[in-house]
Amino acid sequence: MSIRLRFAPSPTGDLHVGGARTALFNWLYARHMGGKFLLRIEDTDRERSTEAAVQAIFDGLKWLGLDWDEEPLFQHTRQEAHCAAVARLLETGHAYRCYCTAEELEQMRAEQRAHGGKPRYNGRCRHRTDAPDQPFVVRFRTPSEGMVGFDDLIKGRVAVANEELDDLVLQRSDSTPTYNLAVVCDDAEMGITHVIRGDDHVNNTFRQLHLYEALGLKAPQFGHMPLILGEDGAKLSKRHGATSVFEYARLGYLPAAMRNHLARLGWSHGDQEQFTTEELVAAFDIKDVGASPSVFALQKLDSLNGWYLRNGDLDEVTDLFADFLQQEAIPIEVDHDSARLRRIVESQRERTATLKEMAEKSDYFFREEIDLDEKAAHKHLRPVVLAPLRELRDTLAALPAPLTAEGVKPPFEAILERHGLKMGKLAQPVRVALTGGGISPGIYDVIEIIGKERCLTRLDAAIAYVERRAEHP
RNA sequence: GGUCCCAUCGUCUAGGGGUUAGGACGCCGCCCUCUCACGGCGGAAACAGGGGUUCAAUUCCCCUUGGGACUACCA
Repeated sequence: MSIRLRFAPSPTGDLHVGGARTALFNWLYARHMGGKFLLRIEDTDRERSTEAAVQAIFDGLKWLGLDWDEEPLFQHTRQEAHCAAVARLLETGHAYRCYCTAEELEQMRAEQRAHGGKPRYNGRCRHRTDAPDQPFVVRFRTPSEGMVGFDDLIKGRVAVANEELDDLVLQRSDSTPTYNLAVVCDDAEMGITHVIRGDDHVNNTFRQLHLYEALGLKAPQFGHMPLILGEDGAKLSKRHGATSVFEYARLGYLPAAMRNHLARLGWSHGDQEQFTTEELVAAFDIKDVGASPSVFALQKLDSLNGWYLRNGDLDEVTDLFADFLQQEAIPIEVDHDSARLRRIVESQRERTATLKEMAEKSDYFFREEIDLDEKAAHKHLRPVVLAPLRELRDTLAALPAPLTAEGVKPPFEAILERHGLKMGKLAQPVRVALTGGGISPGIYDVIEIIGKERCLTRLDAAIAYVERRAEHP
């Protein structure tokens, strides 16, 4: 029988990095084993769940390249089944009605805390036989003795004494089901065989194991992944900066890089650092997932992203860059010349880590006008380069458009030779003239990409600048 | 506080009773070079501490310490 895994987020916000990794590991394991990867939207809390968040989760998964099988199950549509399960537990004595009010519970916990004990429900309504006409919740009658345990796919044997667990609420006073009950019913209904989720769920697993037992259902296998930590060592959260996968998309990270980085958090395969999706699927095994938490390091993501930028298919990266420019509404001239964009990407991807950086550093390719960086201009646009600059200007003017890197190289070198200049002596001034600053791709590429007309305009401006300097030193 | 989990360079990690403890990111140096990068070469950098077990522990066990998670009528 093929295995069935699921990702079950609650739709209360964007897909965050932690959830993305959980989804990725489930997806990888399912694909590796030739099983199914399902989606379930845990929206039993109707107050906090939103339609937009559901869409955001779908979009986030798609962005990461994680596809799912079958129709996503919306948990709120299963309420009837959940209630039936509660009724069954009530009948079999595995559950009971609790009439304690929120105030009473709060007081109960306050007292326990005051006595140094752990705040938990004390089972006050466990044995009551009356049925007052008051609101009630249904609680699970947790075994008071013995242990619950399981062999975790990642951690190994994990167990706890039953007395540490209190009687959890299965059904709220408005008769809606709570998380643990719904999860058990739905995982069973969906035929889930392996539950891979975050470490923060181990406590729930103990409770859920009891529910499986009481309901007479077969429990799946569990694997709890260590959490992702922020750079300060605490569980990754909003206060660590970007946590939503969309934020990373907006920062110019590629899905492939994010996928790779997330996969390498807690999982490894020998010394291999970069993986194609196919390699990831082939190599991934839940047995190789480590048990210790890991820090989400942006620097590593950056280097990985740079790698994918450089080594990805040029056309694909160009498309990604075009989408990025459009989404971020980078003020570029409306330019549908994809060949030119392709050249920009080709020359910039060797020197940038993100699409965002690529966009920022390509400013002078997109703008009509450029500003000369004061310091760079002062350093490189000096009277000594006036002659070669003028010569280059006239040489380019005489060349047929469009200018190409290859075509520009010989005359450029000829000018160098005539003036007895080293490459750097002219390249830097030209670079400043054309880009405004001292940093850019190779100068021939820059000339080609900027194009003849603009090169002439910018060269003229630079020449004028030098002339002014020569007149007023 | 209680319960559960975790512990190899700063970070992600490989390894595993006997190794010069390996790789990657970052950092430093050199090379390449028209700038910045890329690339290449080299370097600094780790088995938390204490007890056992053993001929031999970084590796197995225990304790300590440190870190994290959970402790809702949220999921």
